[in-house]
Order: sequence, then structure tokens, then C-alpha cells
Amino acid sequence: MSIGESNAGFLLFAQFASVAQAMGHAHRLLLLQLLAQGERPVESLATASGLGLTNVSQHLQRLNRAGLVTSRRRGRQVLYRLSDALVLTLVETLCKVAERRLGQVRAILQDHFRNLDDLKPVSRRELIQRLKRQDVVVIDVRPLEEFLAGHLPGAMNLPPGQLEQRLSEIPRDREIVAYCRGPYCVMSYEAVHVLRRRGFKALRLEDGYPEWQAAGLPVESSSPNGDGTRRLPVGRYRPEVVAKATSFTSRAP
Amino acid sequence: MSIGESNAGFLLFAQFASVAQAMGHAHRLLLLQLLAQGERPVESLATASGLGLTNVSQHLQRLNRAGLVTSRRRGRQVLYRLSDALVLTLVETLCKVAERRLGQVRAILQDHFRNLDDLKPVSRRELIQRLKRQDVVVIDVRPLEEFLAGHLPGAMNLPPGQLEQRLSEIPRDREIVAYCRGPYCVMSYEAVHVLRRRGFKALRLEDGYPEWQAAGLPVESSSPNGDGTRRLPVGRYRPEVVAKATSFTSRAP
DNA sequence: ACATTAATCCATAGAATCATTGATAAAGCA
DNA sequence: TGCTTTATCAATGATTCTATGGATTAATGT
Repeated sequence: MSIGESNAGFLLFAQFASVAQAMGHAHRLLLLQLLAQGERPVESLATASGLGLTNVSQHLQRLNRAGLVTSRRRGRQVLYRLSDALVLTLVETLCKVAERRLGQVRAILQDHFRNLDDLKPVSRRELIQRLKRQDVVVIDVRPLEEFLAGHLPGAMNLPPGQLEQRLSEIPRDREIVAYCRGPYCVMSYEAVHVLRRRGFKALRLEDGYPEWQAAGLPVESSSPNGDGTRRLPVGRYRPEVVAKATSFTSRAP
Repeated sequence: MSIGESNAGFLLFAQFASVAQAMGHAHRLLLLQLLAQGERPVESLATASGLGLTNVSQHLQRLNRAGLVTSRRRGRQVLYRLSDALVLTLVETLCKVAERRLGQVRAILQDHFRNLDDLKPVSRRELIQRLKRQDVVVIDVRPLEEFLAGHLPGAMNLPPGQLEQRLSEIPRDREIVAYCRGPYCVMSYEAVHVLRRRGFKALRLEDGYPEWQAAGLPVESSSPNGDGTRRLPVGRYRPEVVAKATSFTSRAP
């Protein structure tokens, strides 16, 4: 009732707003997307995003102040990562709202994504079934560094630049399932498009690695954890829980 | 693969960022909170928020461009409302992240909320059970206008300013459950605090009206829909679905 | 101690955002 | 047609945000 504390609400909202503001920049969303693939040092993020080192550092600090990421030192580099699995959910919801309500977004998705692959993607649940039957080959089309930080069990890494040269390594008698950074990443769309033209039976996985991991499904890490790489805290693997995440991602320049 | 379309991702992220930016201002979050209570004309929002009319109009248009709200004309006034139930989820998640990751937020909640009522709130599911047994009295402590736009079935409206004068209307032999705009709104905390000091058995409902409605639970509207008031599109009432929404809100100045 | 690498700090110019004021448009009423 | 109510449009300074380049700090190795 007292007037004196009636601005507590305003202070709260100002804090909430600061979190939203931190997400309110294309470059910072791009960084969040990259961090959703795994923990990374600043310079790596700079090259992957095509932005200047100083610039990236500033953006990361802004994300840090907003509580969206955390950092730790390893030797002389500083490793950043998402602070919480809920951050992924937040960005997913943001993208979903934009996709539902902004015609511009739907137009871009139509032009640059659907045209490359208008088939229904494979669900996580279905992929798990097929993996048990050894029915499919899973390819991870993200850059090597992200693959090493963590990937689907048994997946082979075929980054965009190498796909065309390494077609011979891909078996022709089995179906291919490709995945990348998430539903707003073009890399898996492009890979599927290329593979289909070459006569492969290729499909996309719904969403990407971050959503798979966030659903608590099993992942493999090439760096045998000697470097102490940290993952997001998520629940353990329960096959019946093919959670209902939806997330985001797009190709780095 | 082509370089030409590699900026599709940037365009997408720029769109996503514009939605986040729209949420990146305390006043706009306040407006979203007010709109979560129901459809309202601009001037009403201006007085309820304590902001200037022109200012509010500008903010609403920004929210509109970002796809978070929609507007329609009724006579000479323009009614705004949330564009989608998912917008509520988005803001809820935003607040949740802030609450988890920002110490400042936890401190404010501790100082201004928990101190007024440290008891566990009543869950929606439990309230439904008790309503069937006519076991409790539900009071809605929001301003009259918001109450009229929609409220819990059988709730009585007791806005903050009138609570102290109308204590005699409240039965002393039954437990009181108070609710307001949401989990970040102090009004129900304050009401419960006042009532307890007067010897009532009072409890808070978890969250507030928007979350109740978003969960698909039954609501009552005092304006018998003659004005064509529109609500968010939500599922129909299923008692077993006491959904897991979590939302936001705080007291207007 | 010195040099090297990795990241942050600092200063600055250019751009965007915010609140306010006054003017304009749209709908209803006399 | 005037007149009122309601909201948007347009223009203005004050503030904040963004990207860049140079200086500084921290950790490592010689």
C-alpha cells in the first residue's frame, strides 16, 4: 500500500528489460546461437561470427551482465557458455513468436529454407528408433570445432566446405539424416539439398544439436573431457522423453 | 553453399532481435503486463501506467511492429491486446531467466515480496478443488477495469484502495485466496499481509489471472460480451490440465 | 626479465532510442 | 457543418548504444 515501495515493480521491470535488451541485437543472438553449440573462447567466437575481437568481447560482457552467459578462465583464454538451459528455451520462444507474428520472418524462411527441403524432417524420437536398428547414417554438418565440443552419438562430421569432396565416404544404401545448429540454421538444409541432387536419400533432423542435448538425449564428445569442457545442466537420458523443445540457429558468415 | 544467401541468417536474427528489443524497456514490459489482463484502449493504459498518452501510443506501436500486440478500432478508441498466448509465455520465460540469473532481481523479490507473505501459495489445481467444495472465498485485488475484463469464477473485486474499508464484507469463517496480475505483482502480497494482520486466514494464489486464463481454466466476464471483448485464443477447460505456466506482473504506480 | 598470446579497458564518432511538445487525423455528437 | 474525444504523426534535445582503434592487464613460455 505504501507509495514508497510502489517503484519496486519498476525496478523489477527494468531488470527484466535489461535481459531482453541483451537479446536485442542480431550479433548477440548469433553469439548465443554459437554458444548453444558448446563452450568457446572469445577469439573462436570472433572468427566464427566474422566480427571484430573487441566487438565480440563487448557483446559477451553485455550478455554476461544480463545473466545469459557465464565465463571462466582456462590458461590464457576465457571460455564463455550459456549460463542456463533456460536461456535456450528463452531464445527458442523468442524465435517462435517472431516466426508466428512477423511476416518478414515467414518470408525469409520460405525463400531460403523451405525451398531447399520441403520434406518433413525426422523427429528426435524417430531418429532414436532408427539408430537402434542401425538404419541410418547421421551426419553433422557444423564446423569441426562445434562437432568436437559435442555431437550426436555415432555422427560423422561433414562441414559445408568438405561435403562435395567427401561424397564417396557416404554410404549410398542407407538413408542420411543431417543436422546442424538448429531450426534457423541453413546448413542442414543446404546439405540435404546437395545430397538429394547427387542421388542420396537424405533428410533433415528437426532442430539441431542444442535441442537434442537440451532434451536430455545422449551426446558424444570428441575431446575426452580432459579439458574439463562443461555442458549445460540437463536431465538424464530417458528415451520416452523426446522433449518438446523447438529452438533456433543460422549459418555463420 | 552460395555466399549470396549467407546473410539470410543475419536478416533472420535482425528480425528476432527486433522482437527482443521491443521487450527491452521497463515501460513496455509494464504495458505487456497490463495487456495480459485483457484488451484495453490507449488512454486507459496511459492512466494505469502513469505514463503520457503520446508516450504510451509510441510504445504500443513499437510492440505492434514487433508482433507482440495487435490493435482494433472500437468507435473512437483503439483497443490493444496481446497478439498471441505465446507472448505471455515469452515474457514469463524472460522473467524466469532474470529471476534465476540476476541477483538484483532475487534481492528485490526477497525484500518486497517474500517479506509480505512467506507462506506457500495455493496452486491452481488446489484452488479448483476447493472451489468445488465451496471451501474458500476468492478475492481479485486488481483495479476494477481489469476485473471487469475477466476474472476467476465467483471472485469478488477488492482493489487495493478499498480493501481496508470493506473488510466487513469478507467472511471470517472461510479461508481467503487472493490473486492479482501475476507472480511479480505485489498487490496480492500486500492484500494477504493486510488480511493476516486483521485476523483473516488469507493465502495467495500462485501466479495471477493471465496465467489462470492461459491454462485454459474457466473465467467470468462482467461485461456480458456485448462489447465484443476479445480474449486470447486458448484451449478449453479441462480440469486435469492445470498447466505449467509461470508468468509475471507488478503493481502499477 | 622479456616477449607473446588472449582478452579487456578506454576513448570516440556515428547511429538509435526515449520523452516531450505541438500539430494532425478519425470517429462520433450537437 | 462545427465541436469534442481519442489517438497518431512529426520534430526536438537528451540519453544510450554500437563499432573501431589504441592502450592495458593477465597468463604463459623463453
